[in-house]
Amino acid sequence: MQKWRRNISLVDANNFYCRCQQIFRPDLERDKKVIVVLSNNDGCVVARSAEAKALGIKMGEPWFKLKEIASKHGIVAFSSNYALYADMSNRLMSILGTFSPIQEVYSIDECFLDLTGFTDIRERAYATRALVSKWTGLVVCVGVGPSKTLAKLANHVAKKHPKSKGVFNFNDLTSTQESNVLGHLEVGDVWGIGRRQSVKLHAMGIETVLQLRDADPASMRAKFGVVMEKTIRELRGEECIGIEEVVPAKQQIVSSRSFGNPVVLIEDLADAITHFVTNAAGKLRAQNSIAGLLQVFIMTDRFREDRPQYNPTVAIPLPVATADSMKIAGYAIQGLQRIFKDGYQYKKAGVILGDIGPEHIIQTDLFAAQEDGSSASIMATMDEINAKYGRGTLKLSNDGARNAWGMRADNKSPHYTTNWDEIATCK
DNA sequence: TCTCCGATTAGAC
DNA sequence: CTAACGGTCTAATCGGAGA
Repeated sequence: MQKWRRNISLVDANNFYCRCQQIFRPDLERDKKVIVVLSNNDGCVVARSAEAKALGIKMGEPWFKLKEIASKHGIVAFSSNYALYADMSNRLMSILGTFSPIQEVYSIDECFLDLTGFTDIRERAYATRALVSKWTGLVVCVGVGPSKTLAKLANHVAKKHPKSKGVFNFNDLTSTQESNVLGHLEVGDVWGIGRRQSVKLHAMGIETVLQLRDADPASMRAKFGVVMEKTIRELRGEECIGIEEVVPAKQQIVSSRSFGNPVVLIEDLADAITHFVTNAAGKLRAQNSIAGLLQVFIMTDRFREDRPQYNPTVAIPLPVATADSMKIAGYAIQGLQRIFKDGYQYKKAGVILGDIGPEHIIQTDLFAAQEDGSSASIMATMDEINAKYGRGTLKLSNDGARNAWGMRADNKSPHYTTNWDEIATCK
């Protein structure tokens, strides 16, 4: 009897951020311009067009180091425009969701689709590509295999080899063909094998994915931990990592940012911290949770070794778990006052909400006086108004008022798809 | 010695 | 023009403190 093989597919958009920019600037595509998208503060390269990759521009390269090559090759650099990418992502995901009843959105530009039970895998994969391209202009590649790890790897093959025409399926191969393919892939190409593990694996003579697949899971587990064992089993076609259709509630929510310019005043830090709290608590409310722990941190510039460094953190247990921006902001400012020291140039700050649980279980403080000044309804109203009229329409008075710490974004594109006023700028 | 906890590490995008 | 190196998140693991 034939063993039941699952058909897990991983659909991933090519050069997603760059493509989002390119779609609204056909002139750039026509002129074959080299495009890169920069991280917050225009810090480093986080996405590259095919032309940029061909030029040898590396992922994560600091932008200032590329300025010379950039002007030589007429590179077009965009500041990141997350509103645009998130909107394009939503369109992409809803299209992809029509191809399978089981979808896990894994990141902004990729998702797993369980195609087990369908008999026309190839046709579905090509139809997916065609429809996405027609309706959004995005280009996706499809990888299929019996496990998520092999689906990811298949996607890697599909992207790398033009011969595959954007679709690669391990389940279409004989075992000899499969071994042949795996023998030509680097261990570092495997999902879950990063730089460190690659070095360790190479040291023991394991260089190809085939060698890793055929290594002994038990002894590999002893040397590398459980994750490695799962990876090896998945490479053998055993499903160890399940598809997660519902996004689990976050256990920790971080909001932090590097500043466009160094900040020295506590007032400006307080302003930034209030902004971060608003952001983090908003996410907390969006998943119907409350937090019991708040951490506040401020940092100097770690790349400036000539300047004094100071990176304090303070953890503040909240007496009553809450999702109330105003209450949390109050504690956060107290925390800031505790750790702040004059005479440093701060380059980054942030808040972390932890000890997160569902909002209906509220562990109240036995010894605190019963205060009923809950501003929960104010928060709900604020969230509603901000959802309707745009983020930041209503905010806490301190939040962003001084704007001494704002991010640099010199090359931001219009919000083509999310702001009526900016649609006309589409060429 | 065991367990719990926070801190650190490694990986992903 | 200066100067300039991201932000979030999870799971596993480590190491110290207390039971």
